[in-house]
Amino acid sequence: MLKQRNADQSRHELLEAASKEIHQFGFHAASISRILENTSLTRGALYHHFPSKLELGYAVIDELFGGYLRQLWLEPLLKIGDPIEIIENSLNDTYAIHGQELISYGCPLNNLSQEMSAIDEGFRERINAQYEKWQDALSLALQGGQETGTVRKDINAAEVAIFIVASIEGCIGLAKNNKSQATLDSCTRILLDYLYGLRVVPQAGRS
Amino acid sequence: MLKQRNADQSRHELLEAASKEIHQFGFHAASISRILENTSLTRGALYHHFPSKLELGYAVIDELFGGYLRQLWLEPLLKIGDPIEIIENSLNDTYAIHGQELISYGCPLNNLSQEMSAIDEGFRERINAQYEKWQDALSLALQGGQETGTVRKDINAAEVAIFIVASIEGCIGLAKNNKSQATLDSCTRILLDYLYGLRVVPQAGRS
DNA sequence: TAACAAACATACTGTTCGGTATGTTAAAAC
DNA sequence: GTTTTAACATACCGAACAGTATGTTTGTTA
Repeated sequence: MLKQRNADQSRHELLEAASKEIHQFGFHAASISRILENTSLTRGALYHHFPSKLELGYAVIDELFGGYLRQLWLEPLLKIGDPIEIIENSLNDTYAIHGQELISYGCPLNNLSQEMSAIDEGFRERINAQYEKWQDALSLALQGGQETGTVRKDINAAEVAIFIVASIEGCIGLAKNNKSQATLDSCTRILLDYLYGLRVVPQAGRS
Repeated sequence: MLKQRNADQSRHELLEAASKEIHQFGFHAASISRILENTSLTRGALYHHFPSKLELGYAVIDELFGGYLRQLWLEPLLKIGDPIEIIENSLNDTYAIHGQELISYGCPLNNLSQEMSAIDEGFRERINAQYEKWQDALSLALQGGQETGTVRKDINAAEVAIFIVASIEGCIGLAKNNKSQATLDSCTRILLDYLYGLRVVPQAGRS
């Protein structure tokens, strides 16, 4: 009676604990024993649900990190509206929800990317898949803005999308390394200035 | 006769091997044994020159990574001239000299930052010191450009400097994760567009 | 309700790793 | 030229770690 079993819930509990551990310590420094300490489960359960630490890490990327991305960026970017405004809102939402974690531990995706993508092809492919979803969503939204007339038509949406992702990750990375909200704010302010510059300039003297 | 001793050279040989190992595998995955295999020296030598793996990593940042930064960015930025042009040249030089390594293994500073700065204060401080040198040099150069009239005066040089560093690191990070020269080129192209936008706009109709 | 399989728990193993203890050799100091 | 010390070399150690073998319990199915 004390212990009822639920495989899905157990799996999710393991994933959540692994996600936090990996986000805080990175993949190599993440300890299976410590993950289990933050869980009501044991070693047997973990290796019942995941064949290895590597596969556990893969699942964290696909299911959890991918979920954050979808909720905070992909879905908003699918809505109709000014893409620049949507991006600004997603940035604000991201910082509002995860700001403190981002400054303390960085972006989970970027952390793993820099640590793992050069030494494990599985990590690289999965992280890259998330980045490409992000870039594609941004690119499509910007193209939409170009068609509806809110975004300048002389920019390459796909390349700008890459740059936006790069800048966001760069800003968060610097802020983490400086443990500084001010760094994040400054960097984001300039990024927003850049984004505003992507808008169509109002035609002076016409109307 | 076969083996003559030179402490400085031995130390440098260890640092170089450690630098490559850490750049490729990250700090945690870097193996002392493997470092020594790429050296004519042995375990005793390494622990004679460095008290621990941690201190070895610190020295790599301070002496080697810091040296790359000084040579490629700090010194050029001290010269007189259009700062935007200097930045563009430094970017080109960086890619020309280290392009393939950057795409394969990423930026050594950013790699370590994302992997280590959240879990080791010593790493964070040393990496941050390098970033601040970089940002300060950019900021000062931009301010110089503002005074000599090549850079817009309505921008905050310090904040733009942060953004530039963030964008560069972001571009390299994405390129590494995508194993793609094209990604690096696209991202850099947009960054350059942004930099060109920092120049004073020529006064139309006057002269 | 018996049989079976999924969902765990527990105890253990093999390996890798950073670090150390100790021995040895070359170079400098006197 | 003897002494001393810096500069290594070699062999080894304890700990931490991912992973496994095996046992046990719960739920399901026939």
